Amino acid sequence: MSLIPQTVREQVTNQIRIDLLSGRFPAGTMLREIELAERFGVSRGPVRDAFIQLSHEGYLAYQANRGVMVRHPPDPKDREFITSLRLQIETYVIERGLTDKDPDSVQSVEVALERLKEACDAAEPTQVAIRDIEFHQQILLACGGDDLVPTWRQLCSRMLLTYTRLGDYNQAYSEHVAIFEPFRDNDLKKTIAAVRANIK
Amino acid sequence: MSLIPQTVREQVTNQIRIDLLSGRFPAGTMLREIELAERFGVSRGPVRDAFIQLSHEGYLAYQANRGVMVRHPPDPKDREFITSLRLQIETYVIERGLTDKDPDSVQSVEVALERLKEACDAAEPTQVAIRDIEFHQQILLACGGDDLVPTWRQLCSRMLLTYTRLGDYNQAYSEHVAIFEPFRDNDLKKTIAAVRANIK
DNA sequence: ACGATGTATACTGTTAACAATTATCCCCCC
DNA sequence: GGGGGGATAATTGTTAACAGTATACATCGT
Repeated sequence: MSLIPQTVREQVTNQIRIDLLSGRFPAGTMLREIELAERFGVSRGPVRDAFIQLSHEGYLAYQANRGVMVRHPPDPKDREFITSLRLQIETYVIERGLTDKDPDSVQSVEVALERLKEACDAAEPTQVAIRDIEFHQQILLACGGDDLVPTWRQLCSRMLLTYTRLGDYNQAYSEHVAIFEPFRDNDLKKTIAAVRANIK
Repeated sequence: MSLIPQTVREQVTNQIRIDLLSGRFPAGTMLREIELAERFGVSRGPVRDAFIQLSHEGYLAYQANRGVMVRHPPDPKDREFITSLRLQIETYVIERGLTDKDPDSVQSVEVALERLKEACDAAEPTQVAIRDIEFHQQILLACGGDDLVPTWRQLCSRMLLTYTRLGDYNQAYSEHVAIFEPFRDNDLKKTIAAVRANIK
C-alpha cells in the first residue's frame, strides 16, 4: 500500500505520535527539536511542524520560546465525558451518511480492518491502538463526515493516551468485524449498536 | 494589554484568522505562502506555521504539495450538531469547576467582557465574534477546563464562519453580562442558564 | 484537429545559518 | 552561608537559499 512517498513532516509526525502512545516520552517531558531532528536524520523544520500539529492534536502543550511538553492523560471523569462526545460524533455521522456512502469506501474500511487484524495478531499494543482509530476514521470518511474528523481525532488522541485493551486482542478485532458487516450491508441500527458496544 | 511582544507566528495566525472571519478570503480560495508572507513583511516560515495551525483549527484544508484551501462553512444541520457539542463542553466544564475557580481568573473574564463591550460599541462584526469567543474561553480556563479548550475552540471555529449576530450588538453584550454576574458569584444554575440562552 | 509528451514555471517542502530568547551557573556582595 | 546579578550556554524563533513536486503550456506526432 501507499506507494505514494509520504512527506517528511508526515513521517516525523507519525513516528513521534507512535513514540508518545508507546510511552517512550513520559508525561511532563520537554521535547527538544534538535534531539528529535538528529534521531530522524532531518532538519528542525519538519520536527517543528510536527510539534505544532501534535500540539493541536492534544498530545503536546506549546510554551512560547520554551518548547513543547508532553501532556498528561485526562483524569477518569474527563475521559468518560470525552468518550461520550466521541460516540455522539460517530453516531451522528453514521446516521446521516451510511446509506449514501461511496461504494469504493467500503473497500477502504475493509483494508483498515485487515490492518487492525494484523496488529492484533502481532499483539502490538501501540499498533492496535492506531489501527483501531484508523478503522473508525475510515468509517466516518465513508459516511461523508470529513468535516467533523479533525475534531473527532482530537478527542480520540486524548483517549488513546489511556488506551487500555491489553490482552484481549481477539475481542478487539471481532468487535470491529461486528461493526464492519452491518456497515457494509447498510444496516444502520446494527452498525450503531456495534459502535456503541465497542466504544466504552 | 499584552505588553509582551507576541511571536511573529502568533501575529500572522491572528491576522489571517481575522481575514478569514471577515470574509476577505472566500471559501474555496487557495492561499499562497509567498503572497501572505510579502503582505505581512515576513518570511514564509511563520506563514507556513500559521497554515498548519489554522488547518487544525478547522479554517483551512491542507493538500500535500498543493497548499491550503479555505474551507466551506458547515451546512445548517451540521452547525446545529456542532453547537450542541460546544454547549455540552461549556456546561460540563462550568459544572465541574465553577466553585473551585481561581479568584484571579474572575478579573481575566471581566477584562474579556470589557473588550467585548468595546467591540460591540464599535459595531465591528469580526471583532465582536472574536471577543465573544475569547470571553467564553476565559470562562472555561477559569473553571479549569484547559484540557478541553483545544477541542472546544475547533468547534467554535467551524461555527464562527457562519457567525450571525449582525445588528443587535447591545443584546450580544448584555447576554454576556448575564453570564458574567452569576459566574462571579458562583451561582452555578444561573450561569449555565445564561450560557444556554447565549449559545444557540 | 486532436492527443500525448516534454518542458517551463510556480508553488510547496526542506535545509542550514542567523537572531532572539530563555535557562544555567558562577561570582560577588551582603 | 544565602541571595542577587551578569556572563555563558542551550534552545527556540526567523530567515533565505535550495530541492522537489504538480500544474500549465507549447510542441510534436499522428
